[in-house]
Amino acid sequence: MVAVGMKTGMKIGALAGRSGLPVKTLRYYEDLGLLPAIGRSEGGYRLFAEESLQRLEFIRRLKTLGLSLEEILDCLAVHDAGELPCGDIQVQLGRQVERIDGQIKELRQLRKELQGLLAGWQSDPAKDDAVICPNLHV
Amino acid sequence: MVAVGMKTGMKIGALAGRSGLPVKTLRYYEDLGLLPAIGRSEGGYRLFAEESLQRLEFIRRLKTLGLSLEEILDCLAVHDAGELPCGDIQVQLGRQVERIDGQIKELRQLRKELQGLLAGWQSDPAKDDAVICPNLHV
DNA sequence: GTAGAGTCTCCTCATGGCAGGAGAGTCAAG
DNA sequence: CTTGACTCTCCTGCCATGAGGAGACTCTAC
Repeated sequence: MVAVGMKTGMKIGALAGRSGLPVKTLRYYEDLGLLPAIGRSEGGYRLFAEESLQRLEFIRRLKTLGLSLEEILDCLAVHDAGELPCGDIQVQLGRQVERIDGQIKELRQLRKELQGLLAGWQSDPAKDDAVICPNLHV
Repeated sequence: MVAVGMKTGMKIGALAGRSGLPVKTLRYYEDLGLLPAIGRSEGGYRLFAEESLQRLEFIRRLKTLGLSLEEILDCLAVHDAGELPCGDIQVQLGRQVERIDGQIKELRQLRKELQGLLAGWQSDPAKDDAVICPNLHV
C-alpha cells in the first residue's frame, strides 16, 4: 500500500550535487524534456527520481560521443516508450561516424591546400599593387 | 589637378553586384573595419573605391582557408599600414594548420571510440533496468 | 519567528557571421 | 514632380548550450 499522490524525490540542488552538473544545466535539460521531473513540491520545487542519475549518466556519455541534445532526446524517447533504445542509438552513432568522416575529409583537404600554399611561400616577394598578397594571388 | 573633396565611388549595391556578395554582408564588413568606405555621399550613402573588389577577393580567399574575419582584419591592418602582409598571413595560416591538426586528432580519437563501441554492438541485448543502454554501460 | 540557504521564473548575454524587416530618407529617370 | 529603386540606421533572430543575475518565494534549522 502506497499513499496516493505521495511524491518523494530529490530537489534540484541534491541532484546537482550527486551528478556533478550545475543546477542551471539540470533546469535546462528538464525544459528540453531530457530529464522529466516526477513532479513538483507544494512550493513548486522540481522533484527528481533516483533514475535521474542514471539518465544523466546516459546523456553525458552520448554527449561525449558527439551527439546533440536533440539526438539524445530521440534516444530517450524510445527508452521512455518502454523499448530498448540500442537500435536507435546504433543508428545515431553510425551517423555520427559518417559526420566525422566528412569533417576529417574536409579538414584534410583544407590542410593540404594550406600546406601547398605555405610550401611555396615567399616572405618578401616583389611588391604588386594589383594584389594584396602575391602569395595568394589576391 | 584633382578637384579637392571630390568623392566618386560605387554605392553599396554596385559593389554587391560586382562582387557577388549581399549588401548585408558588405555593410557588416564595413562595420567591422574590414572594408573601409572612401566616404559618404551627401545623402549618407557609403561610397567604395575600386580597390574594394580586390579587398573582397582577398577576404573571400582567406575565409575559404578557414581564417576568421578577425584574423583577416589583422592581416588587412598590416596591409593598410603600407607593409606587405605576407609574413603575417604566413603566421596565421601556420596557426590554422595547427588548429586543423588538433581537430583532426580529436575527430580521429572520437571516431576510434565510436568504432570500438559499434564493433561489439548488440542490437538486442538482455534487458537490464539498471542501465538505459547495456551497450554503453549506462 | 526569523535568518539564511535553496529554488522559482524570466531576462539578458555569449559565440560568428550574417539575414530579415521596419520605418525613413535619397537618388535617378521620365 | 513623381515614382520606384536604392540606401540608411536600428532591432531582432538564428544555431547550441547553457551562464549570470534580478526579484520573489519556500523551506529548514534554530
